Amino acid sequence: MSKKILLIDGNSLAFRAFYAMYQQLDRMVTPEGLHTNALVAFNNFIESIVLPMQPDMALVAWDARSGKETFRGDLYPEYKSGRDKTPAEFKEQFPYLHEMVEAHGLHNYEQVGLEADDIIGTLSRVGQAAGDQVIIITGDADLTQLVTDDITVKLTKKGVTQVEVYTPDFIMEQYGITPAQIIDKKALTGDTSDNYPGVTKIGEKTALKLLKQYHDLENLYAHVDEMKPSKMKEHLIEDKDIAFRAQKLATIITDAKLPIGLTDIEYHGPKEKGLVSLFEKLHFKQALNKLRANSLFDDNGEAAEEAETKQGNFTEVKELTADVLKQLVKEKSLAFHIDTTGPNYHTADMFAFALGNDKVGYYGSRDFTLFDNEDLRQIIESEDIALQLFNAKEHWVLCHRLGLNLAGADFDFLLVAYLLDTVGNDNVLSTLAGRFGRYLANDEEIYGKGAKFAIPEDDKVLIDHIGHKAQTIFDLRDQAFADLDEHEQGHLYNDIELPLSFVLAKMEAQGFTVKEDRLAKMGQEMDEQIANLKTEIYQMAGEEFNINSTKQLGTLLFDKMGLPVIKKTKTGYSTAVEVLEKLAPQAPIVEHILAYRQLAKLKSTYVDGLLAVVDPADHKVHTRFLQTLTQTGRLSSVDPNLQNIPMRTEAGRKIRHAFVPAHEGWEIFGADYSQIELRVLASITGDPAMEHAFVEDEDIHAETARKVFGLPDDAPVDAEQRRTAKAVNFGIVYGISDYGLSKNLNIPRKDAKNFIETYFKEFPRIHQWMGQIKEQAHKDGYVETIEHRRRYLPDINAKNFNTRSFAERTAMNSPIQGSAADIIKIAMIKVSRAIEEKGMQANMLVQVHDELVFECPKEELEELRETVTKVMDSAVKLAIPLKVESHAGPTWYEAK
DNA sequence: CTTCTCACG
DNA sequence: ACGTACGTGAGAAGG
Repeated sequence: MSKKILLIDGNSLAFRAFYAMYQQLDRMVTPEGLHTNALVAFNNFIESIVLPMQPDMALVAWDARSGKETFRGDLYPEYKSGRDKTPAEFKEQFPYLHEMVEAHGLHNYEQVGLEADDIIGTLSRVGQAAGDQVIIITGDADLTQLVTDDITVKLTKKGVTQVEVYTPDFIMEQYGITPAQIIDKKALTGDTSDNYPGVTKIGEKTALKLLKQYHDLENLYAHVDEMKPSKMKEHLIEDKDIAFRAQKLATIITDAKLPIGLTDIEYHGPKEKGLVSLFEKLHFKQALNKLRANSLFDDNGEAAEEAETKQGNFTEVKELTADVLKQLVKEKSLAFHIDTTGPNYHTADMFAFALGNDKVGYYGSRDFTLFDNEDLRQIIESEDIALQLFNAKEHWVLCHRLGLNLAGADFDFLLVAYLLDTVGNDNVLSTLAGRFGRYLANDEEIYGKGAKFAIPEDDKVLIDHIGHKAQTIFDLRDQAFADLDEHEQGHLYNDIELPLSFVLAKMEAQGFTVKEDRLAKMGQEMDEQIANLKTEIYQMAGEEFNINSTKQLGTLLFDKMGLPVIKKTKTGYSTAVEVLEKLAPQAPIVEHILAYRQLAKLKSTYVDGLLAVVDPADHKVHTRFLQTLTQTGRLSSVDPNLQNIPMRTEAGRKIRHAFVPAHEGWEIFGADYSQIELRVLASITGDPAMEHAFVEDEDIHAETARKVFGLPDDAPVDAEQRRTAKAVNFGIVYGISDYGLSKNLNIPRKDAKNFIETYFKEFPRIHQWMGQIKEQAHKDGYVETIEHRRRYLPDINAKNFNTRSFAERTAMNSPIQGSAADIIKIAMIKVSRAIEEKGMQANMLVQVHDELVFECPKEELEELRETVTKVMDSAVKLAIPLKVESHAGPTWYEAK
C-alpha cells in the first residue's frame, strides 16, 4: 500500500522560524537566558503543519554541523561563503531543535559530506521508487526541482505556518517550465544566497525565456552559435563554463549512499514525556497547558498516566443542596464562584455557581432559588466567613442583583494576579491559574464562544467545571498571598485595591442618570447638520463617496485633487486631523470634512452609542470600571466608557448636558486634582525648583516657560511661550524624547532638543531621577509606584533600539501615572467612608483618572464639597501639596 | 478581526 | 542610523 513520507528541510525551516519571530527575539527568553523564538515558531510549525498530516514516515534532514566539505565546496571554493555569521541567539537554540524533533516523534538525520537537500533528494527518490507519496517541506525554493507526480514540495510562504504547494502543474503554471528545468534556470542565473554566479546579466525573466525556447542548457549551448548577435549571446559564450559549474552546484543529489532507509524513519506519533520535559525546560507554558488539556482525553498508556495526575488536582464535585449548605455555613473560609453568559455582569444571565473548600469538598449548582436559602445568604453576607473569589467586584454586583450584600471577601485571585504582574493579564481564570502552574479547562472549551456559546446540559461537565474553578481559587490562595508579601504588596491589596473594588461595585450599580430625550434631540440636530455638510462636500468633490472611508477620502484628496501627502499609514494615505489641518488652507473642502468628522463621531459614539446602553428600567448607564487592565494602575471604563465623554470642544461638551442627577433637587458635583502628575513627579524627585512652584501655588506651565526661555522670575509669559512649556511638561511626564516633542510642537528637532536640555539644567533632580529610574528598570526588570504597584518591563534590555527606548520611556512614565492612580484610589476609599460615616446621601458616580463626579441633594452640596476637597487633599502625605478644584451644577456640563 | 480615527486623562 | 511621545475604548471600514 502507498505510504505517506514526510521529508523536512530542518535548516531552512529553522532559519525561517528564527527570522519569522525576530521581532520577538528579546522578549522570548527563558529565565536561564536561552532565546526561544525559533523554537516557538518551529514548534508551531510541527503542530500546525506536520501533525495534521499523519505521515507514515517522517524525517527532518539537517546540514552536517561539522564543516561544509561537500562536493560543492570542492567544485567552487566560494560556495555558500560570504554569508552573515549565524547569530549566537540562533545557534544556542539548535540542540533543542533536535530534541524537539525527537519529542514530536520525528527523526533527525544529518551526514557529513551531504547537505540537507541531498538527503531529502535521495530519500524522495527511494520513496517514489517504492510507490509511496512523498511530501517535502522546506523554505528553500531549490528543492522544487525534485517535484514529480509523486513528490510534492511545500514551500513556506510567510513565516513557517503558511505553505505554497508545488506540483508539476503548479510549476508549469507559475514559470512555464518543468521541475527538471529549474536546475538549468539556476545554472543561468546563479544563486546569490549560496554565493555562486551564473551567466552575466541573466536573471529569472531571461532564463525562463531561454529555457522555453531551447528547453535545456545542453541544447541551448548546442545552438548558441545560431543566435542573433547580442550582448546576451556574448555573455552566454563567455560564461559557458560558469553556467555548467552552476548547473552542477544547483543539482540536488538523488543517489547518495545513505546508511538509513525508509523503515528507519517510521512515525508513531509524539512522545508525551519527551514533550513535557522539553516544554518545561523551555518554559513553554501554553504548549504545556495544551498538552495537559489534550491528555485528559487521551487513552494511550503514557498519556493516560499523565492525565491521572493532572485530574488528581481536582476532587469530585457534588450537587449543592440545602443539607450541604447547613454544613458549609459552619466553615470559616469558602471559595465562591458564579458563572454568567457574558462579560457584562450588570445584564448577563447567571447560570451556575459553586462553593467549597479543601475540607468539605466542592459543590456546584444551577439552581439560583438556593439564594433564598438562609444558610447561603449567611455565607455570602457574613463578615465571619472568608470568601475566596475571582473578581470580587463582579461578584458583589451579581449578589446585589440577587438581593444580597457580599461581605467577608478575603482573596480576589484576579486582583492579586494583576498586582503581581500586569503583563499578559487576560482576566481569564484558567490562564491566570496557568501562571501559577495550575491547569484548568478554559471557559471556551466548555462553553464555546460567540454564536457557539452554550451552557452544557450534562451536569458532569457544567458542575464539574464550575466546581473546579472554586477549587482552583481556593488552592491558589496561599501561594498568591505569599507572592504578594514577597512583593511588599500586602498594603496595596488589603487597604487599597480590595476595598476599592467594592467602592467601584457600588458606583457601577448606582449608575449615572441620562436624559434620553435631551440626547435624542441633540442627535436630531446633529443629523441635520451632518446632512447639510454631506451635500456640500459631495458638491465640492463633484461626486458622492463615503466620507467615513479613509480609503475613499484618500483617493479623493490625494489622487483626484492632487493635494500633497503629509503622512502615510501602513495601508495608504493618512487622513488624520493633523494632516487635514495642514491641508485646510489649500482646499476649502477639507474644513467641511473636518466638521463632518467631528459631528459624525459625536453622533455615532456619544449620542447613538450612549442611548444604546441606557438601561430602560432606570434610565441610567451602568459602566464597568476595569480594575485589572491597565499597565499603570489606572482604571478603565467600558460599556459605556464614561472616561472619554467629550470636553475639549464646545460641540462635544454639550453631550454632558444629558448627564443629570437621579433625583429632583439634586446636583452634580465634580472635584479634580490640579496637575497631579507633575506634583507627583516633583514629590518623587524632590526637585527644589518645581517644589517651590507648587508650594507657592504658581502657574506651573508659566513657571516652566520662564525657566526654559531664560526669563527673570516675575517676567510675564506670553501665550505661545506657555503653550510650549506646557508641551514640555507633558513630554517630561511621558518620558521625553526630542522627536516626540518636535512632532507635538511642530518645531525642528534641534529646537526640541534645546528645550529639553535647558529643562534638565533648570530642574536637575528630575534629570537625575530619570536616569536613576531607567537604571533601576534595567537592573530589576520592573518599576514601582509610591504604593508598590509594580510594572514589569520585559523589553527594557532589548537589543532593538525602538523596543528598548519604548520600555525606557515607560519606566519613566509608569511610576508617575501609577502613583497618581494610587492617590486617587486612596481618596475614593476615604471619600466613600466619609460619606457613609456622616450619613450623607451623596453618591460617587464616576472616576476620570484625576477627577471624581458625584450627585447629591442641593442642601448637601457644601458639606460634600468640603468633605471631598479635604479628603482628596490629604489622601496621601507627599512633600508637595495636592490641590483640588471643584464645580457643581444641574448637569455634568457645569460640574467641570 | 484588524486598521484607522478620535474621544478622554 | 535608528524613528517613538504615556495610558485608555468605541465606531466604521474593509478584507
